[in-house]
Amino acid sequence: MRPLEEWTTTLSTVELPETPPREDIKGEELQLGLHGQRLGFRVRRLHHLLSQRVEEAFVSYGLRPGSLTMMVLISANPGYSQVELSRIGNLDKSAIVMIVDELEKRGLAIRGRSSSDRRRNSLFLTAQGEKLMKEMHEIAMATEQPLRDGLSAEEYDQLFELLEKARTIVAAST
Amino acid sequence: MRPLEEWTTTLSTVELPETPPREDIKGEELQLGLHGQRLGFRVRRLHHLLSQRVEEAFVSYGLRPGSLTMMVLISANPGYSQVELSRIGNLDKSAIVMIVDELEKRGLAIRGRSSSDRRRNSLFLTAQGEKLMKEMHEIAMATEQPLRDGLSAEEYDQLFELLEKARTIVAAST
DNA sequence: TATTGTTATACTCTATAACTATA
DNA sequence: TATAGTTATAGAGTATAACAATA
Repeated sequence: MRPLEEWTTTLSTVELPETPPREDIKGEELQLGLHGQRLGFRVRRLHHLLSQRVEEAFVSYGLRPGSLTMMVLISANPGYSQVELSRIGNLDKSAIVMIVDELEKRGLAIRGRSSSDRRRNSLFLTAQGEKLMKEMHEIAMATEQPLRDGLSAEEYDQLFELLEKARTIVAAST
Repeated sequence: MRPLEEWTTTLSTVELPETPPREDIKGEELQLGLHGQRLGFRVRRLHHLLSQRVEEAFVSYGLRPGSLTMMVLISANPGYSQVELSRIGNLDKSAIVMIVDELEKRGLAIRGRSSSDRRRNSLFLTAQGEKLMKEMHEIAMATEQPLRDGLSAEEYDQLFELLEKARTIVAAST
């Protein structure tokens, strides 16, 4: 409802672009402009929304966001070292230290020291860790349920595969 | 090449899961485990990769990551207030202050004060801002070129539309 | 000399609350 | 009383470098 009006600025004279009356803008109300061409912008918005939902769902567990990520990777790759797991998880090896500290303190994971290479830790989940991982994974999957309901099975599978294909392509480009 | 071996832990006895020899694991080498079911995980990985590429491409400009985002939004919605623009940009109104400070300091944007409601700023890009925005947008688009080359036109359009559809669905779900 | 894990540091991003000036 | 912008602050996430133990 804001009418076209005058603006004062720090500069003495300014050319004032036309500002469309707010009621003319439908849908998203505000325009995306050049962002409309950016695939990365759309990925970013979806990621922001999804990670927000998961974070909310996990708040009662008091675990950092990366904790489930690490538990899943440890469970799927038992005995691997922290450095090896850091490669796949988009995480730095120093970040993993804190996460594993936390998991170990809660009895969810175990740091084993290799007898043949005593620099290396090797990570395992405890039975309790496996249980909590499955529980939190179900909760995370539940936050994605609207997508499985709202997209057709074909669309869902397509999105799933295209995301992976896109990642592979970008990763392969220098 | 790491053989199966013994581990010492802080616990006296530990059941040691089977660790597959490393050469048995192809492709990504490490297993995703339950993450393989998570659409959110794939979105996260793609987002991480793409934002990394854009950040690298922008490093010489010395502008924060949100600066191009704000310039595009200001350009597409001239005269709108900071609060209004914050709604669409996944940004807090306090975060916008710093970004606009920076843009104004560089002569890229102008804060106009509304004469009818003197609480409100209204934002415009300068000619220089418009020029830099277009330049940086081209660079950002160039980081996505591998996707336009590697995916078919159909796949690219599908991914584009499915990302938006997915966001709408998640946003609509409470 | 290189690697694993650790610690410390710093820098960004984000979220929050409090404050001001205006309405 | 509510809103727009600002400021300050604290928290999480990330990146870096340095270090000790080990290879």
